[in-house]
Formats: sequence, structure tokens, C-alpha cells
Amino acid sequence: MSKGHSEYDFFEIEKRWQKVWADKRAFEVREDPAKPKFYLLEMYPYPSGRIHMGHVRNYSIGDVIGRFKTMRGFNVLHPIGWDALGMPAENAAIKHSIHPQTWTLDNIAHMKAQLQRMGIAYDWSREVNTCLPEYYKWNQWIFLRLFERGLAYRKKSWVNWCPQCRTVLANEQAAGGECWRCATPVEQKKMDHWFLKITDYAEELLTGHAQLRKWPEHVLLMQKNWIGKSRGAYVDFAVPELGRPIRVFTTRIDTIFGATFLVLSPEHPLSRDLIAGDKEAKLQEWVTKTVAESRLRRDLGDAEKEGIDTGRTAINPFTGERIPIWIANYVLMEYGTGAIMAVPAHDERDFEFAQKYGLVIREVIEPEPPAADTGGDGGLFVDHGLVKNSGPWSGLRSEEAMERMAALAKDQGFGEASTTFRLRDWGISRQRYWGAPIPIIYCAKCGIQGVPDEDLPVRIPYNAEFTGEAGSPLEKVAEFVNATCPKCGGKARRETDTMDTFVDSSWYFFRYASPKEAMLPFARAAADYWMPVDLYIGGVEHAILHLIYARFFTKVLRDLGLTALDEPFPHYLAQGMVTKDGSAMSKSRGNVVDPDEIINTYGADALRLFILFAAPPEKEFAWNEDGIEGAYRFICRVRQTFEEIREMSQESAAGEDAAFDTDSAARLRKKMHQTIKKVGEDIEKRFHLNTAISSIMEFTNMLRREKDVLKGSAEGRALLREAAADLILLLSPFTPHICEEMWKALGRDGLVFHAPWPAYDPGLAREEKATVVVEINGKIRDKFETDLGIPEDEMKAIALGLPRIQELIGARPVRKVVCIQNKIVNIVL
RNA sequence: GGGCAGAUGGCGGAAUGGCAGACGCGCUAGGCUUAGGACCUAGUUCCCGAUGAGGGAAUGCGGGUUCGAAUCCCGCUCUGCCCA
Repeated sequence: MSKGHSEYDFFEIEKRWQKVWADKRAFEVREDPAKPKFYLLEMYPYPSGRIHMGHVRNYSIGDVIGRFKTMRGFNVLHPIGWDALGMPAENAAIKHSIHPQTWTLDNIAHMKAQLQRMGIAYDWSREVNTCLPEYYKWNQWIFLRLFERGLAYRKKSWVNWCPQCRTVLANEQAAGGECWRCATPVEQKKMDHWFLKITDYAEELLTGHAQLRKWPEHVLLMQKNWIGKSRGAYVDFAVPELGRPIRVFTTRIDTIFGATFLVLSPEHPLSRDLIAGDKEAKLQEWVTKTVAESRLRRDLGDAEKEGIDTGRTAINPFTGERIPIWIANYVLMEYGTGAIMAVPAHDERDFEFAQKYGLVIREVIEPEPPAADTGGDGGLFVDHGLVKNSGPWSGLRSEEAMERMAALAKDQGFGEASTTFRLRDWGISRQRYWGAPIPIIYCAKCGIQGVPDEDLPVRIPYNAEFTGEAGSPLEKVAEFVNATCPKCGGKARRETDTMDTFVDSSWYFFRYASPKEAMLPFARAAADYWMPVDLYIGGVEHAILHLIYARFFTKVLRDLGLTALDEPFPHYLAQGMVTKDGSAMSKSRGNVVDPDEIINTYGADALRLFILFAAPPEKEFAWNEDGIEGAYRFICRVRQTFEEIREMSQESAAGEDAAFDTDSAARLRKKMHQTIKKVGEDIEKRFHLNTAISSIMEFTNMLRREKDVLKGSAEGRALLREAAADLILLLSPFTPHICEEMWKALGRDGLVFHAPWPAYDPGLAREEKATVVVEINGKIRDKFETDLGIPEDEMKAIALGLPRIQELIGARPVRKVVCIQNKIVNIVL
């Protein structure tokens, strides 16, 4: 690790070119209708203190693509900003008595300098910072528009509560069921919260997938499962003693003849009525206990299933049968109606519950076609099949039975077909200081009032106390809480909850189009030019939440008339995580590798090259810096080779020229065109930057091999100069500093950043010869070389004529010969 | 617990149905050198064989489809991510 600057002075070179780029404002762009635009975006960082390797990877990938697109003639918008609100700043305030704003702004200053040392081609004039009032003002403005339309509303909701600190805890602060500060067991408490009605857009978030053909399939699948659309039916089970029915939601109405009991969630409004009577006290005690239990555990489904028999019964409308009504912890109020019909023979959870409490299990579906062994766990069969033991419905296939049974329920007035979603409304209230205040005022007389637009932003008050106890710091700032009702002018109370920081990140990409816009969140014309984001790159860990919220916001902004777009990110590249010791690098795990150390030792170019070469972008990369030396040495070799070629081109008059070696020249020229083709395709089509680099390395290796022969002739030297120039161009998106340096040394005008990407000749890039492999029964036995594209008959004749092949076949008859042009002949005996 | 991925030499990876291990790291031998962690040359999946010719095995495990499977299908194991 004690490498000096002996090989090349990357420190001086990188600093110098970074200054040139900044002085020339090389990366700043403007709307230009004459050029095709390309909006390239990487997920903006949270300013946690220092850049980590995940950032280095994310931004290096983006920079290669941005520089490449620029060289291809695109008007490339490549901005960056800061996701600057959030809990860590407040935690730092509590632990180290530093103001969240100071902590955040210091971190940003440091990280900005780090990013600049990386040489990423960002348009810094568009930097966005979400903790500044000029940004979060627009969060508030958008919130008010949602509020006016009924898309932002208040509802009671469960929160994690620490009775010791008397404060609300985020899930991660309540991990393991204990308060992160004092280890007190976490309780559940119901509080008023603000919600955004994302469920109104559930269907569109699903159908919008049709516009996302350039997203990874698995990400769309995760979102689809998250939205969780299920077709099913509501069915009312009459409870004569109660005077009204219990409505259940089921996705398997075809199994209703196997419904042997009903189960209600403990929170279900009818639970209380059902347990009224002699056993009330005992039952109520159980219900209260279950409700208070960590909802997290119940949500996960790994809590032991528990329930109680209410002693009541309900009538199955299809069979007329009376079945018992239970209350159990495995049914959640948030899904469906909070009540289910239990079909233990065909549902895993119902089955487990029925076994525990000795309830009836009745089979009503059989596999189709009836198979010998599908029983599994003693009769549990959860797939669709053929209905049986179901009166007139027996013999129908599940799909048909579902349709017809739902139709009957509707005709008879005890149910209907319906669709539900797993997706729930987005709770955005946070009882915290370092977030965008929710712009609402509570007036005893006039009720809930939105803050008038002209009073925005509602600023985060600077002076507050950070103790981590007794609620949000904002509640204790009197001048913040005490407000005037915008309607009646009377005394009123200001909302002290702040917004989830996912709100900030749900629209920041619009702001980059016009970061200084003062009248609206963003200027329509600028957004119309730049949006949508042509390529969005970021961690796959954000594949669900952030991306679904951003899609939701875009649709909301469209419906507000601010944009015409349906989808913000038509193309998403899901980047794999950078891990160390089996998990993501993070401060709390103490497994962070600081990029600064690597840059100090090897330079930014080497770090960029190394991290891009180590693995393809979408793959997880377990940090291992063994290859960094190799990346550094490669840069040195390129430089050395370049210098030799540059010097020889100036000393051409030194004696008689040797003959021009046409074989050597042809090899080099072919490799050159093949490399240009491959690098361009690897960057543009599949983002496989690691293989792009490896082909540049191969080209460099050949250039080094051939140069000693070629340098003897004037023609050879001309070819070498051409090859060296192409090498610099191809490498420049990866290692921009050293390439600018060489470009200048080559005597070229302007920046290599502004030079056009080299073109290749498809004819020269094509191979003329093919090596055909000859297999016998799938095992390689010989190979031969031919011209490209000879007919299969001819391939077959050559293969069968090879002495070695004849010998191996011997007297055995050839049953079949499979020929694939230019590739293979497989002889089957 | 559910959802989604991944597993290839000593290591990172390449190959997307057709020569497994490109490219790089590391290692070994030799050269250069006062010396070297720099540079150059050669070698480097495993087993059998003699250091040869040659042969065999092998892409987490078990099965299947195919003339042919790292690649497609089914079942497992382990690891990661998200729900948290």
C-alpha cells in the first residue's frame, strides 16, 4: 500500500483536469431542441457523512454511460443532489449535541468534495438539496394539492411506542421489540396519522408496467406482488343473533363448501358484539392482549397462531350449515374485510389453525386430473383443481366454479365478485424534527385547515431541543405549534408531524429540470424537454418502495396538470449492492471502506476502472480490493504504450524504413474495429462495463505486441497512431482524467469529453474464418477451420472426412448428424 | 414467515442452448536487477498417464427436457436483498 507517485502523477493530473472541466463548465447543459436529449440519473445520496463504495459504484457506472452518450452526440443531463432530511441527522443531534442542520450541511460539503475528486461529470449548477426550504416548500405545496383532492387524509394508525422515552419509534428503532435507546419493550399505540391515497392508483401502477419494458423483470414482479391485486368475492355469512351478517373476502369462493368456521381479526368491529354475554370479560381480555401485541410479529406471520371460540355460529349461504365463529391473531384487519371463511383442507394457515384446535377439515377440491399422490400434509391441497363434495357445483373446474358461484351470490344478494389489493395507503406522518413539516393547522372552530400557499414554506424552526424523549422536538417549540387559523383568524395549533423522506425523493427528478424555479415545483417547459429520465440507475434495495412512490407521485403530478407523463423512469438499471463481510457497507456495521484512501493511493481513474471491472453492474459485489493494483498497472501500461507510439511518430526520419508488415497491420486493424464495436455495444445495450473493459485490455495487449513490428514503417506508424487515438477515446468514459491528458499530448484540440465516439467498419470487424468443432455423441473429438458461412452439407462432409473422426466412428453406423453453421458438427452414433 | 435474486478455478468474473474458465488478480518458474513490492517471458480447474501422446471428471445438490445444458424445466441446500 505504499505506492508513491513514481509511475504517474495521478494526483496532479486529476486535480488539474477537474479544474479545467469546472472552469469550462464542461458538464453544464441547457435545453437544446436541435439535439437528442438524454436524461441520466443515479439515485441521489443520503448525506450520511462520507461517500461509500456503493456510491462510488453507482456514480461510476452512471458516469461511463453519461460520457459515452455525450460522445455519441446526445445532450446529456446528469445531475446530482442530496436526500438531506431524515433520522440520522436527528440521532446525531441526540448523541453528539450537534444541530441536525449543521451536521447535514457539513456532510454535504465533505461528500461533494469527494464526488468531485471522483471526476464524475455532474452539472453542479443544478444541485438539489431537500433540507432547504426552497425545496421542501414544494413538498408542502404538493401535499396541499393532495389534501384539497382528498388524496391526503387523516386516520388512526398503529405506531411503535416506547413508554420510557414517551416517543414514537421507527421500525428500525424498534427492532427486536426493544427501544433502540433504552431497551424498554416496545408497545403498540394508536395515533392520528396522515396518509396518501396511493390505493387510488393501485390499478394504474399495475397497468403502467406495460410502459416499463426496460425494467428488470424481477423488479416488476416484486412491485406486482407488492401491489397484490387479487380477484375474489365478498360473501355475507348471516348471524341471526347479531341481526347483521359478517362479510368475508375470499379469493377461493370455489372452496366455500369446505368452509368449516369463520375467523375474525381481533380488531374487527363486530368482535366486541360477538363476545358480549357471560364469557365477555375473559374473551375481551384475550382480544385486548392480542391487539396490543407487536403487530410486526403478526404481520410477519411467524407468530404462533392463537384464537378463541366466540361460541356463536354463522350460516354458510351456500350450504345453509351453521359454522362456529372464531377470533384469531392470524387474520389482519388491514386485508380484505378483516374476516375470513376458513377452509382448512385448502389453505395452509387455516389448516394449521384447524389442527391446533381440532376443527373440522373437509376436502372439496381434488387435483386435476386426479393424481395418485398429491395429498401432501395429510389432505392439504392449495392449488386450483376440480370441485367435489359441493352439491350442484361438483365436477366444475375451480376457475369456472369461482365465476359462477360469485354470480349466484350477487343474484341472491349475499355477495359479489370483487378485486382487492394488498397495497395499503402510504402513511407519511413522522413524529420527528428533521423532515418537511406537514402544512396543516388545527382550529377548534374551523377544523383541519391547510396552510395557505402564500404562507409556504412552513419552515423547520432552527431552535429546538434534541433529547430523544417525550415526543417530537417540534411539539415543544411554542412559536412553531401556536398558529393562527387561516379561516377565522383565531388561535390554532400547528401540525407537528413531518413527512416521510420518501416524499422528498418521489419528485426530486422533476426539480433537476429547473432547480431554481420559484413559482412551481418545476417549470413545465423544462420538464417537458428533459423528462422522462432516460436511464435511472440505483440500488435494487429501492426496487419496491422508492420506485413505486415516485411512480405514484408522477401520476398525481400528471393529474394536477403539471406534466403529461405517466411514468418517470421508462428504463431502470438495478444496481447490485457493494457488500463486505456478507452485508451492505454501513457505518453501524463498521464495515465501510473509505474511497478517499484508495484515491490517495491509486487515483480516481484507477478506482473507477477497478470497481467497474470487478463485476457487471446489476450483480452484487463483495468488496475485495485485490484487483485495484491491476487496474492501476493497466493505466500505467496504456500510458507507457501511448508514450512510445507518440515518440516514434516524431522520430520517423531515423534511417531506412523497414517493409510494412501487412499481416500484423491487418490483425491490429481488425481488432481495433472489433473492439470499437464491442465496447459500444457493451456500454449501450447491456451495460456490461466489465466486459467492455476486458476487451479494451485485449486491444491494448495486441497493440503492445504488434507495435515493435509496425513501428519500422511509415504506414505502420500511422496505423499505430490511429490505434492509440482510438484507445484513448474508448477508455475515456472509464478513466477520464488520464485520457484528457493523453488526448492533449496527442495534440488534439478540445476535450476528449467533447470528441466524437469512434466509428467502426462492420466489414473489418467481421471474422472471415470459423473454427468448427466436431463432436461425436456430444463429446469434442476434433475441430477444423473454414471460411465463414459455408453450407451445412459441406461442413458435414469435411467433418466426416477427418481421419481422426473416421477412426473413432469405425464401423458403427452414423444415425444422425447435427450441423450448426460456423459452429459445430455433432455426429450421433 | 412471505416475495425476489444469486451460487462457475485459490479469488473477481467470461460464456444466455453449441470449444466452460475470456479479461484481471493471485501463485509458480525463468529473465532483468545491487536489490525489489517495478518491468519482461512462460505456466497455472481437478484426476489418470511418464514431464509425452491421449483419456476422464467438473459450473451448489438431486432429477428431467435436448443431438447438445453453466444456460431451459422440476425438487432441494445455502447466501443476499426487500417486507423491516
